[in-house]
Amino acid sequence: MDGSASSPTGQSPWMPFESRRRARDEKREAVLRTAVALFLDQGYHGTTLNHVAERLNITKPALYNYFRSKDEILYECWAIGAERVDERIDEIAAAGGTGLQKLRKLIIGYAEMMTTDYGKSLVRFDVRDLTEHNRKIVRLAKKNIDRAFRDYIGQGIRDGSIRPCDVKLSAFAIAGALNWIGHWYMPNGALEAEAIAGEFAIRLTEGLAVKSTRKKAGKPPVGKCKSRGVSR
Amino acid sequence: MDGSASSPTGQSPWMPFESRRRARDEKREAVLRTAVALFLDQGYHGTTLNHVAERLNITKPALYNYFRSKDEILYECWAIGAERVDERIDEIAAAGGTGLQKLRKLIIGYAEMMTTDYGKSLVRFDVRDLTEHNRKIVRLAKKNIDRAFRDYIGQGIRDGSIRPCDVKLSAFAIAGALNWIGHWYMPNGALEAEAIAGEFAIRLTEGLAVKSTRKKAGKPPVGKCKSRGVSR
DNA sequence: TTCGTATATTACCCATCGGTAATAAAAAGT
DNA sequence: ACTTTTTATTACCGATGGGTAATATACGAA
Repeated sequence: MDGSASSPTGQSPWMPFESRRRARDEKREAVLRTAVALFLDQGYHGTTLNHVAERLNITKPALYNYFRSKDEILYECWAIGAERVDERIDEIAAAGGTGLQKLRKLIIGYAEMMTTDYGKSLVRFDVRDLTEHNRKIVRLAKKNIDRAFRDYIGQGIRDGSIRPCDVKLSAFAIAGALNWIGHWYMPNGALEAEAIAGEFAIRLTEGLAVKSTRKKAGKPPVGKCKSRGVSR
Repeated sequence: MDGSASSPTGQSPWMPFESRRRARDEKREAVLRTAVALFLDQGYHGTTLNHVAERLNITKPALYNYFRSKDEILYECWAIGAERVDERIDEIAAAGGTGLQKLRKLIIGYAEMMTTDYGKSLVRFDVRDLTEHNRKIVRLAKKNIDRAFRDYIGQGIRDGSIRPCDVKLSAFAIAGALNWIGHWYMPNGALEAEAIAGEFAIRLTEGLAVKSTRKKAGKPPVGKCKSRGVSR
């Protein structure tokens, strides 16, 4: 709230040796932001708690004021991503529409998530690094996400907006293509997050949709979205 | 060759306390088979060399007769998978055909690889666990695989078998869907490897192909391949 | 000031695990 | 039989890194 440290992006609330009075939650979040970035960059096992602490201008034991263990930090990073995905699914479910419309919204929302750190953590962190308890929660949440894809595809088949196909495999294929974004996407790269999401929504569904959204006029169909200056 | 130990799958050539006279290469391979299975099952960092040795009825230092380090074992597992993929790519390139035909062959071959241990290692192992030297080799090989996808798509667009699209993103989408198989496929599960490969070849290209391979006759198009008894 | 609480630091513990040294026991060569 | 080479074993080292104990410092309240 105060402007003592006005650095651009996700900075440490602990200033080198002065006013370190921030709300507890802000600090917790700062730990998670730093941790998730390092985990993604160096890998979970390649990141020590000293690294995390150092980047925050504190020492390792200070982290234990906010988290009980390293794997708890990992889990909470993961949980934030899951929570955000769930929110999007809820919004989509509430908005209504055909199965295909919902599926496209889910593809766009999920693809955009995959370009964020917390989104990436959903697919790049290894569940085996979690405690048995947290692992169960993670698996359950993943199952729910998978079910959303299957539900929308199944619904689309029933309402006629999606052509009959193997629901399970189609959901796997789409989710796989999207999850993989979390492995290759780099911010400030050639591709914009929204452009990717839009293109994927078209590309992944045109094989499923009964009729293309594009008018079957003159030239062959091409994705509609905004700036798409790739390939030639 | 001899039948002293005729166990079904990838067994240890080191028998508990008796005739341990096998060729060196066979033992090397046995180490890799065991290692890759354990790495996939428990994770690289969750697997100790003692685990690997124990399962082979030997002790840890014996492994160092065949490999210089743990990460060398990881790398060699990876290299076997890469080699097999490259072979398939070479076969496909040699066989000729339209871009779409080549792409479908690549999808099928790559999908089948993703259902094997060495194939999974291509996408589930973390390159950061390798030495700088090996990491470069891995990255280069991955680039080559990606290039094959892009080449076939680009070629298909040029020869008219694939509709114009963003080559880069389409390749990412297809490769992502396929790579993800390495994360969810379980042998002896409900899905057969060949069935998955065939379905993916259809599902991932029907959005790209100018005209469906299926005759647009009576009932809606459904994958052609062999036994495909999933969904209803 | 003084107490209580929250938060940070320094110093340390210790289990794990990759890797090595010294050596024993087979296999292979002569 | 004998030496040599290969391959295995037992015993150990040493770095790494998660986690803890004891303690110091800052903050809010009275």
